[in-house]
Amino acid sequence: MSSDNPETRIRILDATWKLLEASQGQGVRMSDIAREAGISRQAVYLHFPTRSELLVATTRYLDDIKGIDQRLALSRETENGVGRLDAFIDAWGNYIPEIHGIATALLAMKDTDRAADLAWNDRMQAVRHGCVAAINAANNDGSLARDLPVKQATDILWTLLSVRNWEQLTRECGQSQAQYIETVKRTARRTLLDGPRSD
Amino acid sequence: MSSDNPETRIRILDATWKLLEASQGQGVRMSDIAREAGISRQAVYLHFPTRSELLVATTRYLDDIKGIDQRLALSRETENGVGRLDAFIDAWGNYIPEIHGIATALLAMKDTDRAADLAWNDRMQAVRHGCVAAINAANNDGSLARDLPVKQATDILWTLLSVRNWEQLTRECGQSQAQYIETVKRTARRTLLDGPRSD
DNA sequence: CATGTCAATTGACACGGTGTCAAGTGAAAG
DNA sequence: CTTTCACTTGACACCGTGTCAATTGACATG
Repeated sequence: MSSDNPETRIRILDATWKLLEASQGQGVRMSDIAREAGISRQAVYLHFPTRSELLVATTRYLDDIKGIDQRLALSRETENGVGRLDAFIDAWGNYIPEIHGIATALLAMKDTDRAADLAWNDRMQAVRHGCVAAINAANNDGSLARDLPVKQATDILWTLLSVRNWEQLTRECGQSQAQYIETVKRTARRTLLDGPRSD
Repeated sequence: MSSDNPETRIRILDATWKLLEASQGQGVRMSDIAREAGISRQAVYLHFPTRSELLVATTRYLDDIKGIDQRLALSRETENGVGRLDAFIDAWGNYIPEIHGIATALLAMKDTDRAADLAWNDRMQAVRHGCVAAINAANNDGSLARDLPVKQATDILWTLLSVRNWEQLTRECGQSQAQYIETVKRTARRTLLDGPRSD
């Protein structure tokens, strides 16, 4: 915060990212991060006041590097409802594994830590907006299931696309990333859309 | 473990249950449980070696009291595929809110604690067996979606019925319990079953 | 060259929560 | 009257986070 060597800051963020990715978000301590970044533990606190703020910063850092905003925005360009649903599922569903480590760490702090909770919810609201947009697109070209309220459709798509579900389907159920995407697409299409069924 | 006054043991389990339910599974310490049970903190350790073992024991205790096994078993009695899917979703989906506190606490320890992890997975495998049975029933009477492998159908139903999804739909999306059940049923039916579509 | 600034280091420490240990209390049972 | 057993009391170790104060070393400017 107060003191700032941007290079060191980046080193810390990279170290955090690397460790969280390697350990799947578990058991990464401030001292581990410091060691990985090649600095002292206290120096980390010179840049980030708390562990949760460091995790939040790392999330934003990753989002920037990976260009998630662009990727999600791009998926909105598809006009047709079905195509757009697929595009959005591709965009977000394929992003999850890239941020899984940090997401897990943040999720684990959610219950305890206010900052982590807010940051995560914020993140998820952004995804929800994408869901709303996709559902609206389907609704506009008449492909949304006839008796399904937009709010409920959004809830379903959003829930389907949660990080926890990605974990469950890939880790617990052993699905590959491709299978995961297929599973979500299939569920979303059949539940949310009417009309000519594909797949 | 070694020393055993079953009355005290029950007092501890009841206290744990009560506190976890009240606090939604968060911030319940061993000392809180002891105070609630009207005994010293160390006495708790006389009965349960670690916090996680206490939580696991509380889960089993609740399962017994609530008779979840019977309730799930009962849902298997429905013969027809569609009815059985609904019955199973009713049985498990309506059980979740009853155990939500303890489930959250256990889930939070899963990453850190071996015992909690094993106990939780065990619990979830039992649910998965119910899913398998429901999917098989649908498959046997030809109502399972034609191009959907049994394994994938099971993955979907099981994931749909996760505690995390219940949390997301009721807490984050603000759905009532009845709406939650309806949402899951609808998604399951449309995704997993073919043939005459209902709702 | 001297001085000040600033990032980072070192090492000590407080706190909260879990789990351990040892000695002691009090009541019931032989 | 002693043994046994459940429980109490209080101290303590451990771990990880976060804080504090004194110090080092580099670089910049007068």
